[in-house]
Amino acid sequence: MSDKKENNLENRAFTEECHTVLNAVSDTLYAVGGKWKLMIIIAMARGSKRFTEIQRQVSGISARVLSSELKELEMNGFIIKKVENGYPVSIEYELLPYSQTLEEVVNAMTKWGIQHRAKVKSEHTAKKSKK
Amino acid sequence: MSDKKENNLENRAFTEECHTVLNAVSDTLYAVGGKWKLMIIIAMARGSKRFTEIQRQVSGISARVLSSELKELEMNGFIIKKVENGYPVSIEYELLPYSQTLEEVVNAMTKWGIQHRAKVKSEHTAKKSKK
DNA sequence: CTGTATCCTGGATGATACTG
DNA sequence: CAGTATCATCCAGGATACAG
Repeated sequence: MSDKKENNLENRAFTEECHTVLNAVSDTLYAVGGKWKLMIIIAMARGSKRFTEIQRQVSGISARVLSSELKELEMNGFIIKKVENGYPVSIEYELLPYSQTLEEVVNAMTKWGIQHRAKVKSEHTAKKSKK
Repeated sequence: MSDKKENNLENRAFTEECHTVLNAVSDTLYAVGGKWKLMIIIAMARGSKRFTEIQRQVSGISARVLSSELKELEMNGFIIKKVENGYPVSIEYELLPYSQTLEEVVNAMTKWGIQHRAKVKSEHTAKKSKK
């Protein structure tokens, strides 16, 4: 009986912890998931500041999508748009400190992506040599 | 002149490193991005094995989507489907060791998601108290 | 250069019903 | 319980043209 009680408590704690994790990951996916947001931040962390520059780094993104992603990133406090009046007007985007909080996430994903690609490639090679 | 040369070399190295990171993150997003895959893996890591059990943990997922996601996860070597003949037939899904490689990614995302939610909430509160 | 406006399509997802 | 079938819907994102 006390065993059962303990199990219930354990299960409940487990389920709660599970929901915490699930919600947190869900939030992260919502904030920086999708094809582009992280990519843009990475490109900017590497020095890209101008619209066209970012578009060139993040291959495949269209102007329309880049524009709307930049707006969202600005709204969420990741970046800021700076307009310098001059001839011609110069527009630059800059990372705000908050985007640095993503460093761990980006590092983990980079690491995983590299090993995953290696794994897929080795499987592919193994397949070919079997044929 | 040699300054310029060095800069070019540096820039090239920088651009290459940038592409490496971009590609790696892109691969990761492709493999486990999307709304569901990570969530399913998390639920399973917390003990869910049966179809319905997983569906209950991962709130909001439909049977059709869960079914197709499980198939993809199996194809990509994250999980395995085990069928035990009996009365009635029992079907369980199990995580394979490969899904453990995602631990760091999940941890980083969990941590970030939690602090992000806290940040958003505090901003929201600040807004309200200003009104 | 830095975008915006429009139009359009495929694919992802929801709802619901059904099967073994 | 563990899915599949079918239909309807929605929206991210591509293509292209245009604007300040």
